[in-house]
Amino acid sequence: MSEKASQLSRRERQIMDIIYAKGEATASEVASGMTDAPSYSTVRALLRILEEKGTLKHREDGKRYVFLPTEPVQKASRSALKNIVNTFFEGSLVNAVAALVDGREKISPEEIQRLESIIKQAKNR
Amino acid sequence: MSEKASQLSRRERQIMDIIYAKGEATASEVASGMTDAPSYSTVRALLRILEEKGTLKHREDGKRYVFLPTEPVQKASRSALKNIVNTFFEGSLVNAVAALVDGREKISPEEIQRLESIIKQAKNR
DNA sequence: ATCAATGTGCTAATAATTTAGCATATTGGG
DNA sequence: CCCAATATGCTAAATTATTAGCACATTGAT
Repeated sequence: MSEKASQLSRRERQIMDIIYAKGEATASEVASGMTDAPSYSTVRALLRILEEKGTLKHREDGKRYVFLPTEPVQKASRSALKNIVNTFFEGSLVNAVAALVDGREKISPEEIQRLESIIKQAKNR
Repeated sequence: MSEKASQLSRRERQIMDIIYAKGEATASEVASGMTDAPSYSTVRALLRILEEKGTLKHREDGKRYVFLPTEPVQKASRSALKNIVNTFFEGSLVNAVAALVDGREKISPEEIQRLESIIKQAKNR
C-alpha cells in the first residue's frame, strides 16, 4: 500500500486529484476544479502545505505559480491501481479488468481492438 | 466522482479499505489489519463514527460486533475504479487496462486466457 | 463463583486540518 | 499615471479528526 498517498488529508487528496487530472494547475484553476471550493486563500494555503510535504512542486509562469506533482503521473496512477486491486480484487489483475469492462455500457470496436493488442503484447513477454 | 468516499478522513478510509478487503471485520480484526494501529479504543471510536455516517453497519455475532460496508463491495469497487480512470487516464478504459497489465511483471497463461474471454464477451454485447 | 479476558458505551483532551483575513507586489487597461 | 484585478506570504481562528480513558457487561476457565 502506498503509505504516502494515504497520508494526505481530504482536501489535499482532492487537490492532488485535480492536479493529476490536469497535469498541472494554478491556484485558481484548482479552485475552479473543486465543486465545493473553499476560499481562494484556503486553496493557496493547501497548495503551500502540499509543497512543504513534497507532494507538489511549482514552476513560475510570469507572476503565477503553476503547481505540478512531484511524483510522475505514471507512477502515481500505477500505485493507485495497485491499491484498488489489492483492496477490492484480492490482488487479481484479471478481476479488476473484468470490473472495468463490465462497468462500461458499451465498448467501441476501436477499443476492443486496442484491448486485444494489449493482451497480445502481454502474451509474448 | 464519488463525493461520499472522499469525505472520509485518513483513518476512516484506512479502516474502510481493510473492511472491504476482508469483506467484514470485528474491531480487533480491523486493529490487527493496521500497520500503525492506534489503541483498540480508538479503532472502536472510528468504527462508531463510520456507522453514524452510514458508511458501515454491523451485525452481532455473540457479544461481538462484526462490521460490514453499507455499500456493497461491487459498487464501491466500480466507483473507485471510475475515479482512477477519470483522474489518471482521462476517462479511458483502455489506457487504464494497459497500465494494469504493464504494471505486472508476468502474466500467467491462465490469466491471459481469462483476459481474452473477458474481451470476447465484451465484443458481442 | 470468581477472576481474567474481551467486549461495548460514553466522554473528554489533544492534534491536525481547514478556513479566512490582512499586508503587499505586479500587471494591464483606461 | 493610477486603479482594479490578480497574484503571493504569513498568521491566526475555528472546525474536525484522532486519540485514550473509564465504567460496565458478558463469557469461559480454573
